[in-house]
Amino acid sequence: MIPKRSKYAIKALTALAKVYRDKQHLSIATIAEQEKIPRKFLEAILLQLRNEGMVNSKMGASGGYYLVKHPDEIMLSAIIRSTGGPIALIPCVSLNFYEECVECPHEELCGLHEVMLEVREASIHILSKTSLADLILREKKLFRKSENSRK
Amino acid sequence: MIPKRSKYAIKALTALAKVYRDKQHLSIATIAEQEKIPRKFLEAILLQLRNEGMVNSKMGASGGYYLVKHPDEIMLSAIIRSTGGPIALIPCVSLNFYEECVECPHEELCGLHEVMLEVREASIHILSKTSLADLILREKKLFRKSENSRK
DNA sequence: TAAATATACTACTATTTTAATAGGATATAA
DNA sequence: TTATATCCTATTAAAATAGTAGTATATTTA
Repeated sequence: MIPKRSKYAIKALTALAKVYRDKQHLSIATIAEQEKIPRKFLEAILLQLRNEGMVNSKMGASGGYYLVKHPDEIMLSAIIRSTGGPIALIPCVSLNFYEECVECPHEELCGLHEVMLEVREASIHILSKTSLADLILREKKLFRKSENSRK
Repeated sequence: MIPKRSKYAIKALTALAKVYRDKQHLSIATIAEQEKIPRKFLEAILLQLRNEGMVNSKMGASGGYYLVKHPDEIMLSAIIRSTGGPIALIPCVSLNFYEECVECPHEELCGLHEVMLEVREASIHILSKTSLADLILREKKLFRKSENSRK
C-alpha cells in the first residue's frame, strides 16, 4: 500500500488542477476542508511538494498554492514517488526504494524477482499514463454515467 | 509493499514445492538455513499457513512440513493473502483489507478509485496465474539463460 | 524406554514507520 | 496595523512489523 500522504497529495493536487485554467490558487485551509484532509498534515505534504517543484506558493493574506505544470503533465506515478510511496510489492524490484535481498545470491536468477518485476511494470504502466487531467475527466464520465442510470 | 512474512512464505513454500514429487517433507531448520529466514519467525509463518490448510506438518523427530496441494495449484496471490499482504495500493480498492474512504462521499464516483482498481486488477491478474510450479520453472529458465550467455 | 529431535503454542519486546500536532517565524494584502 | 497565509522545526502518538523466548507436546530411533 502507498502511505496516506500519497493519497492526500493526489487529492490535493486534483483540487488545484480543477482551478488551474483560471490561474487560481487555493489555501491549505480550503483544500483541507474540501478534501477532508487534516490541515496540518496537508501543510507538511504541500510544503514538501513545493520543495520538489511540483507546486508553487504565495505567502501572506489571500495567498495559497497552485500547480506549476499543466494537469496534463502531472502523472500519478510522479506524485506517488515524490511523497514516498513505493509502487513495487517488494524492495528488490523497487526503483525508488530498492534494497538488495539478503537471501538471494543472484537476484537475476530469482523467479519471484522476475514475477514481481512484471507486476511493477503493469502498475507503473497505468500510473504513469494517468494524469491529474485524466482523473478529472474520469470523474466527469463517472458522474454522467450515474446520472443516466438514475433515469 | 507486502510484508516480509509474505515473501518468506513464498520462499519457504517454493522450497517445499521442490521436494513435492518425492513426497518429502522439510524441517523448519532446514528451510530456514536454505532460504536464510530467521528460524523462529519462519516457525510462526508456517504455523499460520498450516492453520489455514495450505501446508501440513508432522511432529516429532524427522518430522517437518509438506504441501497439501500440488505446486501447480498454489498461486502467489493466495500465499500473499493468507500471510496478510495487501496487493492493492489503497484500502478502498482492496479485497481483503478494504476500508471505506473517509473523504469520499461516493467511491463509485471517484476517479482515483477507478484507476487504483485497474492497478489492482493488473497485479492480481499476474499473481493469480503464477503458481509455485511456475516459479520453479522460471528459475530453471533463468538459469539456463545465464549458462548460455556465459559461453 | 530414554534421549534426541521436531513441531505447537503463547506471550512478549524491540524497532520502524506513519500520521498527525504544536507553535512560533515570516510574508503579504487590505 | 491587523488579519490571513505560508514556512519551518521539533515532537508525539499510534500502529504495524519483525523477531525472540520459553515451554509443552509429539514422534522417532537407538
